[in-house]
Amino acid sequence: MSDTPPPIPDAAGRTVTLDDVARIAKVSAITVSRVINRPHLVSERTAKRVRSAIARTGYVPNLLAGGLVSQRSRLVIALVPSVANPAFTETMTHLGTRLAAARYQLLLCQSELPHQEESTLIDAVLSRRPDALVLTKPLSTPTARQRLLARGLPVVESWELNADPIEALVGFSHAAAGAAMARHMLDHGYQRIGLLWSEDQRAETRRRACLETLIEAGVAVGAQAAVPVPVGMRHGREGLARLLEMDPRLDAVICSIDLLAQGVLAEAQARGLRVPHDLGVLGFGDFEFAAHTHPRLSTVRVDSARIGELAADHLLRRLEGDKPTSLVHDVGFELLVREST
Amino acid sequence: MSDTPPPIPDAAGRTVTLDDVARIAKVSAITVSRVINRPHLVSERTAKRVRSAIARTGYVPNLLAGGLVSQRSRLVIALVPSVANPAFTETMTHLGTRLAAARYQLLLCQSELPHQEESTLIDAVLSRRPDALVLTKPLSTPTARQRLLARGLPVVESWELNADPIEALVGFSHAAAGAAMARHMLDHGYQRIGLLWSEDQRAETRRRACLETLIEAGVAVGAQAAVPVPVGMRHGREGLARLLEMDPRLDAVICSIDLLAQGVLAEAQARGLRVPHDLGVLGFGDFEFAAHTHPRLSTVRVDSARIGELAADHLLRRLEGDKPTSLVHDVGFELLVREST
DNA sequence: GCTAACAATGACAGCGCTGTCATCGATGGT
DNA sequence: ACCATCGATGACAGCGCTGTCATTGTTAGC
Repeated sequence: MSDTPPPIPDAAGRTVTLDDVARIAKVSAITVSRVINRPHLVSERTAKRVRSAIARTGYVPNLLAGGLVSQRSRLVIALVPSVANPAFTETMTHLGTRLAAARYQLLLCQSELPHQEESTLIDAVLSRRPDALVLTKPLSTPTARQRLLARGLPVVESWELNADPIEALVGFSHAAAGAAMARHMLDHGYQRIGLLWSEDQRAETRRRACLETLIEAGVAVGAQAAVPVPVGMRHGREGLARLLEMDPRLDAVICSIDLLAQGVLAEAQARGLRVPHDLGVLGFGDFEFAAHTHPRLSTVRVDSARIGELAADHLLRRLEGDKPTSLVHDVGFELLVREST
Repeated sequence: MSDTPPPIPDAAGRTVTLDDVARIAKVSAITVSRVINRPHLVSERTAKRVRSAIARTGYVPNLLAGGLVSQRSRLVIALVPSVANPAFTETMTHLGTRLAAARYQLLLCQSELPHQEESTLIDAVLSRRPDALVLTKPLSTPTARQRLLARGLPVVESWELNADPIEALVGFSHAAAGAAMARHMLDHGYQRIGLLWSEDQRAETRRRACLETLIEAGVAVGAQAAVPVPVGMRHGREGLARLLEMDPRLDAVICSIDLLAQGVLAEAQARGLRVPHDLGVLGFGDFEFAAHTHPRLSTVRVDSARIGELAADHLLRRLEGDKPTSLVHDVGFELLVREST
């Protein structure tokens, strides 16, 4: 029956407000606000008094109230599929660091929780009134896109160069990457190539381009296998087993992601296949481990950090008041030839 | 006055407010609020009208305003060192899912950004007025602890059972884990054990317990090496090289974390050392890959998901109004014997 | 000495929402 | 028929802060 939840327990009475600080510092509330937000407008003498009052009371500003009136929450929300995915780590770190320097706070929202619909998620995110949004993959729901567009919220979509951006795009061409991967294998003279691929949109784009390039060159694609997301090393091992069953004479495997390639490496080793002599292996992503497997993994490197920095730069420009420019920034990629091909 | 056509949503660029919806649905603002937050208080007939008005206008509630007056933001913030760390993935997923079911939103805050001081971070987090906090490691700054205590905010510290919790603790004993790791190696008859350890507080706790147990048993600890955080597979490879330099006759290596163990596996392989015959390897964490390396990695498994669930349960109880009980929940750990020892 | 310009501070309103209490019929027990 | 109860709805105030404009010294310029 008690559907009115009791207010959050308030250990020592009321929480300290701006007015409390003002009273103690013997200034008006607005002056305290200025000390915090625009200190250059306040004399050093007054500011010192105010800061000491803040310290004494342990005052922590209420950004709900501040954001409500100023229409700026100083909050940027980034949607990541899950914290599991190491691909976005660098992006988020650099994004967060750069935003923090401009007094914006980056909070991450996991977008791939079970029972969570995309448009519901977006509404939940928007209800916090963030000043900007960073997406690590494009929105699939039209209504969700609509909402963002309608709100005119600064948005960066990243890790992809899709056709129809909401506003800004920082990423690279997955098709080009897929083709480059194929070309690399062709250059190395592989003849019967297997494709091990994870079932996600972007990987699929790379796969298609890769396959096309291979076929154009007249090289046999001996076998293909798809694995479900989220992918793990396990899928790599199982995947190679499946591929080899389909075509025991495979001389190379191209993987949609390093995690799979790592699994392939392990399975190859378990079967006594020597990489790259018996089997070439190519990954994608250049995760930390890729440079330290045995043999070291050839892969495609994407400048994850740079994506974060460019996203931050764009957002900060927008937040300074610049018009929504339709920036499309291709950070490219780099094929790292190591020991597995 | 009754025949004015419904206003076009948001024609003037103003964002839609509760009042706009109320006007269109011909009810009072508070009724719209109730439809959203306590629908059981509203008749189905009215609710339907209101929901259609919400849909027509694309209204998204402003939680800044709502939170300001109700003193509940329905926001839970979790501090994670960085999204890089896969250890917390499961915890966060389960935590987030459970909180979402109770209409709380989980946002993640990276706590290990450069130039970010702990107490500053805590203040930034608190300024959002979250309803609760989840920490993945204990606060080191006394002032930061103070702030939380003073505010009476529901807090769960996790992944550890430290002596002096702020409120609730969900984790396991790192000392016990370290000792168990040592005992496992002793049981397997290893004689000259190397320790490869990352420089973080918890790993250090495990190392000490591990070392003590080894020494008590009179087993030689041939060599020890520390690696900086954040650790990667690279440190595992380099680490084994260093250990072997110190003591070429090492017959086993205990690692503070699976990532290192994986690197050790690779380096061992590169040097033609057979695992576990020539060298036993033990990891910690049971990351996804651990079960799929070659050979499969023996390690210590922690129920990451359960930590998240227990944390959610505690918070939810607290948010329902329960008194701050000083819960300490030990989720334990499990030594997984696979092929590397 | 007088005005203009500026620096420093304050008063006030109101952001968008919900807690609280009030109101008004409908229902049911006696 | 009468009161108590309950379900459905609304009026109003105010959460804590900042945008805006007003006010008060203070200094520079002539």
